[in-house]
Amino acid sequence: MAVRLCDVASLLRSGSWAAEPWTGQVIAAMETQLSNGPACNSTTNGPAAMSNNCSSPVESGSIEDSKTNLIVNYLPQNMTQEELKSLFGSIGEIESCKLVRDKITGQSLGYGFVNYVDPKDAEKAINTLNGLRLQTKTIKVSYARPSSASIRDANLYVSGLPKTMTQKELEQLFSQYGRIITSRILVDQVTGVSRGVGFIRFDRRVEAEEAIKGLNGQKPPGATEPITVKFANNPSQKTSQALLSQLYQSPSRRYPGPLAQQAQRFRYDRWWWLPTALVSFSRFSPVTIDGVTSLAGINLPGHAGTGWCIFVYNLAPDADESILWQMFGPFGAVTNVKVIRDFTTNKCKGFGFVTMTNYDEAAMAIASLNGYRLGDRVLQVSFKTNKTHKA
DNA sequence: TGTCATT
Repeated sequence: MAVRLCDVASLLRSGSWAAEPWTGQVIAAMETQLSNGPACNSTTNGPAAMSNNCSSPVESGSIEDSKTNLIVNYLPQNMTQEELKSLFGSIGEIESCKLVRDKITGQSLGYGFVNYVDPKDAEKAINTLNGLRLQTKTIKVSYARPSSASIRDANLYVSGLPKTMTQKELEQLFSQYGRIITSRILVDQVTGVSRGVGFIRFDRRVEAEEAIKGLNGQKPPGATEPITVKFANNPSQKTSQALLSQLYQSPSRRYPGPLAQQAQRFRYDRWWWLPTALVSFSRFSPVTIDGVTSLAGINLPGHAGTGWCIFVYNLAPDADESILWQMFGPFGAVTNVKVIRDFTTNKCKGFGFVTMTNYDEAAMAIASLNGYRLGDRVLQVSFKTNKTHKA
């Protein structure tokens, strides 16, 4: 069984964290988080959108590609495997789940795999969780390619790029040598100007080798200086080296290993992977909206056989299902979400429904999300009643 | 020289 998300929620509501210094930053982040809706469609946002990416097993050319196995990239450093499983388990039943760690240090390498039982859930996970912001990261969710030696060591480091070159132009330059999985141009943290340095990850190592042969020392179209193209360092090697060095030089200050890290965990170590908006909100959670007190438990809970149906009111006209997944998923198993739309305009009529499997998780979601400010609207969240159903 | 992309 996955970590119960209500544990997270209860931590949030315990009040023990409210005075922590990160609270203000989280509040600032919250406005953009959920008011923008899901950060995750295939057409917008997130690293996935920038590349001719591996989102389709069909495109990769093998009919044997798994339609259930996902790779999740850009996970926050301190996210555990159980938390990964818990987050993705809110979409559907998981066959297996693995967070990849450095063999020596035990540190997360920032990515993992989630294998669903049902391919539909894998697809749903991509549609709803790709681009989700967790702490300072924007996670990327895509189909995992079949593991093989040919896809390893296919990442290139590129320097000497014209400062005006965009990521798209970089990809155009390299795409003649193969399928690009990811690309990035590093920018100055302050000015946002390109540092003339970037990365290109190809699908296969042979493609990367060909790109080095073809582009290293060459001038891109319109450029005055040649670029350098070589294989990138493996960041996990660096981590291990730094650790070993530290171990050798100062045993008393060495970095904690996996067991020590576990011991260091304490009561609110799981808040962070909730969407930041949810974290910030609970300390402000109002229970009065438009003069009407609305507390979880006042309404008779609507149990509908398949789960507990929750009524969500005051959604924006452009609200969609993914916002409901993002808000409720962290609290536990969500089996269904629905935004009610006007038949002719297709705009949200201001409300929707969420079905959750477990009562305690549903109750926690309601207690936490009722009164949540989404953009310029304050949501009302309660168990669905018969009266509501009539509307 | 990365938001650590193949268990």
